[in-house]
Amino acid sequence: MGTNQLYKGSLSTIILKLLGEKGRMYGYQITQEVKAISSGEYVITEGALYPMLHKLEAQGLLTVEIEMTGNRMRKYYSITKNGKNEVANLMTEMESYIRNMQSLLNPKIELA
Amino acid sequence: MGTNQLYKGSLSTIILKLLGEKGRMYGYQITQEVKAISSGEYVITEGALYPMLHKLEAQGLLTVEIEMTGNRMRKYYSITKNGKNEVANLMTEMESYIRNMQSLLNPKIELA
DNA sequence: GTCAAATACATAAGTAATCTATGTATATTT
DNA sequence: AAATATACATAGATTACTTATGTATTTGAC
Repeated sequence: MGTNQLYKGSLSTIILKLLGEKGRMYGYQITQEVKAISSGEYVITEGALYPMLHKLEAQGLLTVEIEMTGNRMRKYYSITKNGKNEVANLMTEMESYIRNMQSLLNPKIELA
Repeated sequence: MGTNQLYKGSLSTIILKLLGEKGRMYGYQITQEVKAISSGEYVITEGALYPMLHKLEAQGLLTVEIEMTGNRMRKYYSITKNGKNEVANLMTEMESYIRNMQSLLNPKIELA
């Protein structure tokens, strides 16, 4: 996450939204995808990613399937029905947050 | 802040930007202004606000003047030159964050 | 062909921003 | 007169994250 604290709180939203759109993905793939889309600005650390995936699974928002690619394990995650409900709520919160930040931070036009 | 974790990390940016635009403000006034602009969605708690103001002052980004209104104390904060440099950096980070979130969360148009 | 980097998972300990709770005191509204 | 709003403050708990460490396989560079 670099020195930028702003991404704090958005990890679950990103994971669930990505899985809702792309279908199943495995952890490492998520980190690479997010890094690419954000032009390298948001690097999800493993210490943040894996505990969050476990948490979302424990909450019933994701399901997991373990597969082997040669001798290497991959854990593919998919979004559940509850996960889809939750991601809708999280998206509403994110949109609200961005709207409020733009109101707070954009120089406002003074009304006559 | 309610249940919404997204505001975490944006408090210093908001305070500095507000003071950069509005000139001097006191703590309680900042909370009311932010609550109003965000339609009541972002309520800055006192336990977050006052330590942050002290921190920004200690970092030389704000200066403070104590005034009395009747018998009641107010601590008016103003942004310093260093504060103006810092707020420019923080704004760049915020713009980058919002841009990246929009890339990550908006349904992307598939290129042919 | 071997050595570094990338891939792929995981957890433990520490950090820091925040919330909750508490405290003090004055001013305003009901 | 009592409740609410104004205005400051701090201590302790929470929690999302970072840093550090661990294991193991695969790929790429030289």
